[in-house]
Amino acid sequence: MTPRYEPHEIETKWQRVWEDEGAFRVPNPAPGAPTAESHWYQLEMLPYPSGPSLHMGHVLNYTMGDVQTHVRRRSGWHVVRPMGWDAFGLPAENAAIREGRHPRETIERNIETMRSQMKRLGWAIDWDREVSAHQPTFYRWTQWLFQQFVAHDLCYRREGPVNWCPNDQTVVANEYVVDGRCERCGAEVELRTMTQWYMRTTAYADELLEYEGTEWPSRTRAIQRNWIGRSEGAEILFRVEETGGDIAVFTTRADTLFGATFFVLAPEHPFVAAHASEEAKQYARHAGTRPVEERAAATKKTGVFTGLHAINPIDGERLPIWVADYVLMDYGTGAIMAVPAHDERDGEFAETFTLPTKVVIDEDGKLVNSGRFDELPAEEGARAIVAALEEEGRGQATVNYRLRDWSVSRQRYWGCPIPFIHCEKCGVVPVPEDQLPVILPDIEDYAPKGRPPLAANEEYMSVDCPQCGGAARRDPDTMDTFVDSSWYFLRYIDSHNDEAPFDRFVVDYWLPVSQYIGGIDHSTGHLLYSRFFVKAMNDWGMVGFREPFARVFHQGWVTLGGSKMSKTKGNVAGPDELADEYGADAVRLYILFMGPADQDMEWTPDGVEGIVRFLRRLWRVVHEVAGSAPADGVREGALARKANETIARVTDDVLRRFQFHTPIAALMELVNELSGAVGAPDARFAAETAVSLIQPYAPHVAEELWTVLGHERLWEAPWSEADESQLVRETFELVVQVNGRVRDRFEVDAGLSEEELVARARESERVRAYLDGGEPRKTIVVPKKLVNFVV
RNA sequence: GCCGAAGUGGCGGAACUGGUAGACGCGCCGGACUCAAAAUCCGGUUCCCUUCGGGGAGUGUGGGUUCGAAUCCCACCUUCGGCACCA
Repeated sequence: MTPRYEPHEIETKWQRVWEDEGAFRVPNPAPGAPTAESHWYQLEMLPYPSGPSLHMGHVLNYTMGDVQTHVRRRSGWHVVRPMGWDAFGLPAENAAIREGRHPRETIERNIETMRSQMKRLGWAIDWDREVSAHQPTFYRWTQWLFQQFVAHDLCYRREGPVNWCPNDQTVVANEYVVDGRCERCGAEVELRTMTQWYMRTTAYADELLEYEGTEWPSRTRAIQRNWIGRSEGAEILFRVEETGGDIAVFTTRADTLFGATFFVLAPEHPFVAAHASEEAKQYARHAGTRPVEERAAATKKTGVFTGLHAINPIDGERLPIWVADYVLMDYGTGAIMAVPAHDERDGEFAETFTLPTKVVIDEDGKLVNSGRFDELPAEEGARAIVAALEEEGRGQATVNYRLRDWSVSRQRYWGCPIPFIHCEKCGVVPVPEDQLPVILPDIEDYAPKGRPPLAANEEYMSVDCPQCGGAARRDPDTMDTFVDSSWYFLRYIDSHNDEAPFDRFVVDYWLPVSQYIGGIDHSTGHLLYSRFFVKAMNDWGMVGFREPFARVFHQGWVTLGGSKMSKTKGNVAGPDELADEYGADAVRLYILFMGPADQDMEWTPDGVEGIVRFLRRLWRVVHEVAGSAPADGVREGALARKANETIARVTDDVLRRFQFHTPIAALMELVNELSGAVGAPDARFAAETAVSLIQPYAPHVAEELWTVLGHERLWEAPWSEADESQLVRETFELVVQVNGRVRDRFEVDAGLSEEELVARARESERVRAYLDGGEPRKTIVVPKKLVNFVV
């Protein structure tokens, strides 16, 4: 008599066993010990505990990682699979403010909940390695690293224009401003000038375009490439006739230098305030304060003549210098040579202000009206012109980037304190290492108010200068939470180390991360920052690799009502209800069965019935097999072949193709076939195979059924291997085509030669009707598949 | 404008290197079991025509390559994503 399938009972039971056994605890190799060759670091982006619980997007993400983890472990890989919490940051802080509680309380409660949800879903996580960004044991090293970046001149303070979010009351990084709006809250950002800490990401601009030894999706690389915006060109010096000084321009079109008919400065260009006419200065002051968005949206070009002239270094032409807001100060040099004939914007400007136009490239792409450079193809011409300028010290080939340094100061409370002290005498001084971490104080009033909340806390702010001992002030800002997430994956590897952020030996053993799973929305932020961190650390000798993530996979969004689940929109569906009703195994299978994991999917629990039916059928069939099928383990026959085929498909899909929904379909086929032949001699083998292969997806029911079949400890049983000899078929279905159209199909012996296949094909009544008694012009034979007659 | 991804039944999707289009599941239809229902099981389900043997069309559109194209090539359409007065 088959007992009922009671998911909750068996799930609780096996979760306890795994916990007691420490089944998913994975120790590091001892220093100096010989290390396993095939190791695997499975990582999914760590969750923000800003919401009260996990949503189906998390479930998709972590279940994928879990399947990968189980299959690799059982295939003999040494697999580490940690978990932690991105606990600092705005969303967490804002959630706490909404609830009227201290962020720490809210966060720690949310972590509690999420951790228990994760355990309930049975994910094979090594909880011994758990870290959270808000724990002093973690942020001590975030601060230490921050100081290292400063020491290596990769982090610095300067005054500059920043994106200020008036709603969140803090600076926002360029990477997280979308269409002029704060990515977090949607408020329009303002430009402000402030003194801030910056990470010098631009120092690695070129190398960030390479992906040495990695397999990244082409779209992610494209997004980063666009963001970095590398463009090759030349810097050319123009002398100003009236002042005798030089102004540099950046151009990617040096070939059009002879076509320059005027010259334009950005309103913020220092030369304008220094030398331009009053009218031009007035325009510049006004134009410079217009919001960037408005400047970009303007339909008509505006500008004012400065009264000055620039001399074209190639031909001595005298060009009027204008100031106009279509030239941007923060790209290139903030000055351009205007070539109205070959640049759309310059053309528009010339038309608006009736300035001359000079064509210097003909229809064949060759230079004209360019003196001794005439006839040269454009590219060659550009090189020749730059070379000529270089000889005279008036120009040189350069590369320009759109990428800006990453601003990391935040005027908010809930983040990692910046470990620097401002002393009037000594300047900016690092907090001595033995005084780290600088503890984030518990304060009453942490609400955002335009100045950092910590600034009002005298006890925190007032400090002795570590150098001169005089009265000094702490830095009141906290770090962007993306500083935390730029290195958390290194800390997982050595999370209890209290002498260093991590030990190089173990980090070099596990990293780069073998497979990183997360949303594509972090392409220009987190993923770029992490690469920057690792490259820097490699340069300092802290790690032995230059890329953090060997392979990246982006899961699709799980949407509800057409948009990505989010707390602010209120369209969140979590796993709890479904797990209550059907169990964790059903939830895990269902989210992966919904479709290709890298495509967006609209959440609906409607199809879960199919998965539940499948699990019940598996349950029943395995019990029937255990009771009736011969126990001698025959591995030949139709069922055995199907089982072997399924092993091959599931393994290939998970390990090579990183595809998770098709293995479930393959397993359904196997179970469907098995359910019609539970008494067959090879039924036991097929049942064992099905249970073994379903284990990464549905570990609880698999473990239970494994004991029903008389075995133990499936989680550590070797992964099934397909018996190649059983994959060979004795017969196959021969497809016969005439002119590429299927006319007949029938079973034939797999051993038949090509000639025999053709002969059999020609015997077919249906085929003969189409051959019309004549000889085919041509006959194509595809072994093991088909015969095609061309008539 | 530049860069990237994608278009297949009522729905989610499968078909990996060109070789039987629609696996698997949902939904729907019919049947068995049942007093009834649930659960379970069996069968059907791309569209059109059919004398029920089968025939024709069909993977966004139009061309092309090929014995053979969802798959390769060209052009276009649509949707989504990134960059963008970036010189």
